[in-house]
Amino acid sequence: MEENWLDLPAAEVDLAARRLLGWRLAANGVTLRLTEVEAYSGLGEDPASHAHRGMTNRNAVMFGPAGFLYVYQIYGMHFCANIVCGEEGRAAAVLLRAGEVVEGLSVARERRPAARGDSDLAAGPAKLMQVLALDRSANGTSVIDGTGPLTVSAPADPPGVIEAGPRVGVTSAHDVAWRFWIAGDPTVSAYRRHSAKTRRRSVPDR
DNA sequence: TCTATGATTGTCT
DNA sequence: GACAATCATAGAT
Repeated sequence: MEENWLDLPAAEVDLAARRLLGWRLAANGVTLRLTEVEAYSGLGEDPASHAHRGMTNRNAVMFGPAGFLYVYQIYGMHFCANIVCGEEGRAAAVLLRAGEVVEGLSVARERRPAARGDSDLAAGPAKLMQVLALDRSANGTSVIDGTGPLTVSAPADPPGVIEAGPRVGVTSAHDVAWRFWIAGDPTVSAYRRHSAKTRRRSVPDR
């Protein structure tokens, strides 16, 4: 058995992310096999992290002990979840990006009617949350002692080959390949390059 | 099949 | 007041 991701320091959050691949996430009647993650730190080398500028009311959980959930709302309508890693006082977290439904398939389908197929049920951070029926209320809860809505457990089999690449949706810090996924898994979301979202008509010149 | 765009609100400057 | 670790859809190719 490998060393537990729970015991890794914040500086090795990328390693923790790798080890979380393949783990099972159980919540509200649906169980997922984690197939894609991203690591975020906050030590100053990671401008893409919410914690890069220090602790705020939103990201306070990231500075806490490992094994807790950091949930945030994005774009006004979606939720994304991270598992906090590293020692207390250091910000580090692993974003749960995608998973394969291994239990509660019929329930998952009902929760995601827009999914194109079973492999699309949780092929994205917000989709994953929707399938597990989790939201803001899960923020700050534990994923290891069963007191929260989401509980993680070690996989019976090793996840297989793990690939790495740049993180999705962030323009800065694309030097570090801190997105990890299980090679060849159909539930992994495709990498989105340069989405021209920088186009903002913020010119109120009228 | 691929790409561009709108939706919508909490959080931080 | 502007932006954000996204998703679904319409329209182009």
